[in-house]
Amino acid sequence: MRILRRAFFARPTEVVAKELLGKVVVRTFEGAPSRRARIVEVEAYLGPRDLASHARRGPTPRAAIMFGPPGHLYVYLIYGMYHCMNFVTEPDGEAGAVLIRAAEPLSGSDETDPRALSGPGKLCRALGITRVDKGLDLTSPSSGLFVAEDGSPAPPLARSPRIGVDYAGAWKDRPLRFFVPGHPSVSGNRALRIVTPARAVKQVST
DNA sequence: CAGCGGATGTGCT
DNA sequence: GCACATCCGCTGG
Repeated sequence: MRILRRAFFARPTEVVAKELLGKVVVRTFEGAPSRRARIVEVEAYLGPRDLASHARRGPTPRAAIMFGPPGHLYVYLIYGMYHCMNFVTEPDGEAGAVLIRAAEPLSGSDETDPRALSGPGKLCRALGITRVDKGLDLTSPSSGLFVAEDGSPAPPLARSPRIGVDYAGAWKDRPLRFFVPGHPSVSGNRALRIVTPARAVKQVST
């Protein structure tokens, strides 16, 4: 496994988002086994012009980290009970971040349910990510969270509008969500997953 | 199984 | 005071 360096994140947010699909998130703990998960769904959030992005109001106390150096973790609380984790992108001084929405469990616990990490809130809960982790350096393995590539081929990629940003005017329709089509760990219901024209495979029902 | 609404607290108006 | 980059349990068909 090769840890992603800062140069990986210091690029256009949309490019980073696409290339994060298939990469492995590694969460380490003191005195407990680490947890690994393969990213299968992300969303790109751009700078101040993106009306769906927390950067739209400029570097407020909450979102200032999006304007800082790339390769750091942006975490926020949503609906009072869930956390969302983002990787900061773009060069220092430019805002951008990639929301990690879903991942496939690889190891670290008895967790084998492919839907255990199928959503941004569930993912943070399973990996133990909260606001105290906001700002940690993803390129430093000792900080508790990093991203790696393991040599597996790039997975198939589909795109769609982002989830839950209907307030964002014309930006709500921009196809800035990227996911592995048909993967069982992708979030949302069946209808959401059939965004691609690819023929829907009949679901196995009991 | 699809659809709806409650939980819960922070940030911005 | 309300909106919010969510999730899950309850309802009805």
